[in-house]
Amino acid sequence: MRSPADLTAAFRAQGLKITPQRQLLFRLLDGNDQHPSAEALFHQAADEMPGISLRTVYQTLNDLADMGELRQVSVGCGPSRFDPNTSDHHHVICDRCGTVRDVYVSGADNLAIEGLDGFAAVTPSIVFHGECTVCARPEPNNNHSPKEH
Amino acid sequence: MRSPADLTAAFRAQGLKITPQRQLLFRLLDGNDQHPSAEALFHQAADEMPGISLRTVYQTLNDLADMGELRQVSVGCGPSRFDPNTSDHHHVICDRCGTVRDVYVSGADNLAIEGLDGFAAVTPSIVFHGECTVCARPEPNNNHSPKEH
DNA sequence: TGTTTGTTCGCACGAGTTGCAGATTGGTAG
DNA sequence: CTACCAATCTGCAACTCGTGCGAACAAACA
Ligand SMILES: [Mn+2]
Ligand SMILES: [Mn+2]
Ligand SMILES: [Zn+2]
Ligand SMILES: [Zn+2]
Repeated sequence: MRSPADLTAAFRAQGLKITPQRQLLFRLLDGNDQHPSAEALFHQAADEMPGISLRTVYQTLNDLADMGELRQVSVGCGPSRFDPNTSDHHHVICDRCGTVRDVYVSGADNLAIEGLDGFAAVTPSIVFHGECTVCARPEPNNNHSPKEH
Repeated sequence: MRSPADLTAAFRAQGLKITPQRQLLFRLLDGNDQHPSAEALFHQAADEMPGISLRTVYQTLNDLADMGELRQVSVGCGPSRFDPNTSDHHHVICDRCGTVRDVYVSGADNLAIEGLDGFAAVTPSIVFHGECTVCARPEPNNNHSPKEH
């Protein structure tokens, strides 16, 4: 995703308006590596702008995704995550707490892939499922509540 | 997934009952490489057993998945698909019509993966997104209706 | 045939997301 | 600065996919 300033210019260039809601979301997403859900972002936004609507957050996220500024990451269960990092990368998710982190995979060229015949414009999306350090602790006071599930 | 006969034995061994509904679903899933959704399977089942409930289909699919006889495949959008093929494999999906096919990936050992540090018991799940031959046709009478979306 | 569970089914509910429409406001022209 | 219009925001209904619940039902077994 580009900087809030660049996004502002890009939105204006398309005849789209710059609203306080959009500016706030641009700022909250700028450099955000948390892979927040729409709901999570909504809560953050509501802290600074109490009247903002969840609907507006969804709307803006969809707009940004349509413009290619944001990637929507489906993690298998629970809500979609949104990712301002549009570089070629993949993800690990902790199936207990829902934490998502970036994973960079290289050397995929010398991979033998069988079964893609007949499909065009294929792009892979890899999600590693596992447990993060916090959640993987055997038994002790693991009062780490699942933030999402 | 094991054969309907073997599943029948396995269910009995666990004190579970063998109902006509379960037998029908065992049969419809046996060797099925279509990656059907619960709904799709329900329609097939309803052809042979008009009174069967969608709830029962979900229930049975979950039971089989819990027993490790079935894999539940999340394809990013739309309903989960169910897969009696429990071998180590991945999937391509046509983003237009929803067709899912098996993909076998080998040589993943000499892959450089960065970012998994701190995560345990990680297993990758790869979904290739693209367009199947039927849907990729440029313009002509592509009256191929999206079966799912 | 009767008893005991596990199962089925219909329906209500829940999560996540989108459609809709009236109220609101940014951008701009006068 | 004011007026206007189109884009936007917001709240709510609706929608999709899936699950919880409880009454009716039926396998398994004595
Ligand atoms: Mn990412
Ligand atoms: Mn498969
Ligand atoms: Zn965790
Ligand atoms: Zn297709």
